[in-house]
Amino acid sequence: MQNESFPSDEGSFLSERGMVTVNKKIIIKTLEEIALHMELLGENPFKVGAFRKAAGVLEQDPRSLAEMDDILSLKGIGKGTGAVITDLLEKGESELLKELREQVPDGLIPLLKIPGLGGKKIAKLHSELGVDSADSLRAACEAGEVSKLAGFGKKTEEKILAELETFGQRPDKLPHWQLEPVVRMIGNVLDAIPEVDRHKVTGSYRRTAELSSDLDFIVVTREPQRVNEALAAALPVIGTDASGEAKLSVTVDSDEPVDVDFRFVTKEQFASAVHHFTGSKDHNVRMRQIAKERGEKISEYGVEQEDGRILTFDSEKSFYAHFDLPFFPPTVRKDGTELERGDELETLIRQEDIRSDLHMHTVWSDGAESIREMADACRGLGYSHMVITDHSRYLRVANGLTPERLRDQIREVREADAEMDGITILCGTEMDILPDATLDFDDELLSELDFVIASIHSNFSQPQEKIMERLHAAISNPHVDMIAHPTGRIIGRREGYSPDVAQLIDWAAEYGKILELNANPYRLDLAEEWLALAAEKGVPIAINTDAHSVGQLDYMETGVRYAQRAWLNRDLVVNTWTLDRFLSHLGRER
DNA sequence: GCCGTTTTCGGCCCGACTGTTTTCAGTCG
Repeated sequence: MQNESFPSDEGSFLSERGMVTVNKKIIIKTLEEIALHMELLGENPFKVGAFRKAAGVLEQDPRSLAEMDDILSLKGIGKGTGAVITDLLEKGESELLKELREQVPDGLIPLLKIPGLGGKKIAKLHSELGVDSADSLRAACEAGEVSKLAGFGKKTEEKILAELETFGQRPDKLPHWQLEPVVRMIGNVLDAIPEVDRHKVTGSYRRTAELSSDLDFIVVTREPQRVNEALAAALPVIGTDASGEAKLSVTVDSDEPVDVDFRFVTKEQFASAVHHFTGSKDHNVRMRQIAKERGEKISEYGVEQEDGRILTFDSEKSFYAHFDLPFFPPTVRKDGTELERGDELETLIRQEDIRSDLHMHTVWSDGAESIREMADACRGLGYSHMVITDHSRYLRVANGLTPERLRDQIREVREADAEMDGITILCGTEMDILPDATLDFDDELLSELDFVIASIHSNFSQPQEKIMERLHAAISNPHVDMIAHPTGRIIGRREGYSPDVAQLIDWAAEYGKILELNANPYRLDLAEEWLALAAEKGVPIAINTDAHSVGQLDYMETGVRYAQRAWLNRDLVVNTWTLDRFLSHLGRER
């Protein structure tokens, strides 16, 4: 997960160089950097892993640095890693990292990103050839020195040179929304290969991670070689990393190059393989530990018994059941601690709990369909109610509604609602919060609506203070019910404005307002960690599609899956409420 | 480096593929 920021998290410490602010992020980054340096020195991988693990423990802990009085007694933090933390807190820097930096040139660290190069090989390049950067590595390759090293050869040298060509140009990870069309395209290709009996996308994509570094497909076939060849022929392949009986790893041409792994398995192995490659890695490690305690061994092919027999399963559900565990949806498989939260699965938000969508647009502003068409589609999804929320006049590029047009629209919504059976259509607005911290409509007009959303669409670069002034003006207005997409981010594209989200969540709790999880895969805003914080404070969350067309109403599924990642309880999600409960929460009667 | 109601030493998840090797280390997920 992208770890954007922690709730207020500062501690200031004096060092010889003056005031240094050490926060949790700095500690985590330092531990990770130490691990990288050690990796390059060829350190014991378990030692390297211990530093990474310590960083992970801190990252997982929801508390701020100031709240953690027991930081040195956390499981996973011991003498060595604890000393680094103490060092940072007392001196503002880590003595160990300083020493490591003297031994390892900074230019070596990015080389770890070159496929095929790990700590040991880079260490060798450094010690034998004096390589200390991408440039000197290129020079060494071109001079033919690399292929002369033991353990290296001609092919390795060529591969490194080829990788250096595009070095640093490719993004590490791609957003879920950008991978979605690639997943669909590959699914179609697999459907068309006769030797493929079944397939499924797994990996972090299946877990609805915001960003994924690659795509993983599990393919059931009795003829892996044929499928391997058919895939290589049908896909726009721009590079092949591995190709065998069990797997195919290729880079596929799309907007951005996408790395795709295919694993070929039998139908008996399918459930185990799907579970294994869905991960997360830590979830799998935890599962394997559980298996080991019982004398069993989990692999991607099944569960090996003490007598060597391999058990296979017809579904992930029966796989979990074998270990006396309930089915954990992919979205909650994270650091392994989820396995202790099985009793919360019962109330975890699910798609079938959703009975409304509270944020959508029509042709009245910048949507593609009419009020009745949207209503018809929502009814088709089985919803009991919905809200039409077109833009307000400030947003001219979106054909925002003037007060007069909004009053016309209210009449039309009421008419459509009276005409249509099986769904209740409510009147709302997505009103702009203007740059000067005023609202786009007056209170009198707002009081005529059933549901009022307020959101920011302009002047993102204002200082946080001003952004918070705007948000406060909206959230404290008694007519405003919900703040939409609270940070304005577009994943992988723009950060959005920078509100103090923790403060916003406190205000929502104080004024009894709803915060939105915008289900649009570009946004997924609120982000996971904030959803968890909001839930902790009892702030109701709405999962809304913000649909601008009928098709986009399907974003709800992505939104729900993302909400699962934050373990949202269905009762906190206002879309699961009945119309009566919803209206009574808003203090409105109809 | 971290951990521990069988353990303070000896584990630490497991397997595929590649390239460089004559049986395996390194990398990757």
